[in-house]
Amino acid sequence: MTLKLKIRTLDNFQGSLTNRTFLAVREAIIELNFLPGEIIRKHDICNALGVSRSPVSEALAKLRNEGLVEVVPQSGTFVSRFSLQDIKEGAFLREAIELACIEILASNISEQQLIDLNRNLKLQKVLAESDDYQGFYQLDAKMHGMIMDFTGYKNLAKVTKTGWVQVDRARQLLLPVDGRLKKAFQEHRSVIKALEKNDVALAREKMRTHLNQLILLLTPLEKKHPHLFENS
Amino acid sequence: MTLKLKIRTLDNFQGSLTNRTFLAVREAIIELNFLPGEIIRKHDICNALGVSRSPVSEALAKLRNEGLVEVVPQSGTFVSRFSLQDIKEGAFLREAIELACIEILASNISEQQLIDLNRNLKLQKVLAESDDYQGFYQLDAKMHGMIMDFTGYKNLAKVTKTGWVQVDRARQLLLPVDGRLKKAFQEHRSVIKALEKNDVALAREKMRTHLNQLILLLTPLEKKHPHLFENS
DNA sequence: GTAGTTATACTAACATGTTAGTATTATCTA
DNA sequence: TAGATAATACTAACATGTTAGTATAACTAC
Repeated sequence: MTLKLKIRTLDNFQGSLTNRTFLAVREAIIELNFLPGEIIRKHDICNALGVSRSPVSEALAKLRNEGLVEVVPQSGTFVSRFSLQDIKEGAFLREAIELACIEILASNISEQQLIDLNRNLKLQKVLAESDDYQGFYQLDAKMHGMIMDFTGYKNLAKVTKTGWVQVDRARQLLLPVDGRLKKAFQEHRSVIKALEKNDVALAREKMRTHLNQLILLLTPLEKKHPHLFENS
Repeated sequence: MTLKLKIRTLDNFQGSLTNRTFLAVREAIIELNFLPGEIIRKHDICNALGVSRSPVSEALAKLRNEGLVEVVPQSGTFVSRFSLQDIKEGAFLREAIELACIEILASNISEQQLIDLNRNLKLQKVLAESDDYQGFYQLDAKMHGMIMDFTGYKNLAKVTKTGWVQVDRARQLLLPVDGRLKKAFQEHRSVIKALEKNDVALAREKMRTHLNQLILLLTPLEKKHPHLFENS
């Protein structure tokens, strides 16, 4: 079974069989081990993970909610193709929510929260300088999660993540570019600095340019990998 | 079976059994036919709707995603209690997204789109004057949906709805107050007028005050119905 | 060879049987 | 009577059997 190479076993994940199956398949999709357009055979997943169809079905239903798979009734379940529109939408959603969060935080943020953000930034700097993409993006996600959690709203991070997953998946296609992480780090720092100065307008602007940079990188992917995108 | 009075039969809904079950139970929860804190017995739902446990389980899983039910493993599924924090978060989310949409639309909105919005407003006026709460809120939801759809982003309305459902459910507890709909209508009109004038800042402000009005109405509910809220 | 048809193999959706964990109640003990 | 314990009745989670719809491939008619 070559499938077993594509997907990590359940013991790497937490929770119910359904949840672990969900996480395993999700990871495989985001890491492009299942390619966009590819069919997902429940039967194969069952064999690879050693579970029955119930948890697999429920996991795929959740993935459908996230837009990572498309299910055709009585026919099959397929990995969603990329859609530049969906990617932009994911970025737009995150921007909208995060700008609103920053607006709240600018007048409310605590000393400790600023310390936490700055500590994250320091770590980012280190990983950016050693070109550790994996680690850097984990810190990136953590930082954005912090900004949202600091507002006290518990579900914002989850909502944002649902849209952002399309961006995360597309980002896997990007080739390493010299100095990109350092630039991203500097953009992050600008946002936090503006936040420290309670300068909402500046924070907005910095955040916007940061996300625009990302979209700029992702846009050419559609021409480079047309078979992975919709309508092609 | 007294349950059958609480929930509408499947022939009122569209799609697969799972989807129809989902919609039927969802409606019953939002209309408070199932009260917050109440247990939902799968077996009873099966009997009331005439389906097996599979579609009911999947429907409840979806409702769990929306935060309308809480499932305790190996124990039971319960209707979520109200949480003022969640309600505020739903409003915050909608505000954040809609403000970002307005920002886009202020420079992009088409003549036809403005016509559609104004037509909706006219209908709102009529229903507000005849105190048709049900109809008014449908138009309200439609209007907000329009604003989001006009941006071309397809999933924003769905995302917003997921948080807003908590607001919708809490709104059922509000008693009719003389002139409330007319006031809401005027607030809506102010937003659209600002949009017509491409005045983003004004539209932001009007939108914010509109949602604040709603929160002001909803906040006292926690003291009035403590058993329906969390931690009480 | 091609258009139309039928047969087959596949799938998701649905039904139902089984297992394991939780809460409640009844029973027992001090 | 109060507290601990065991038995019972529930539940979600999971496994597996069945049904109905879809796509593909084989076959037929022209």
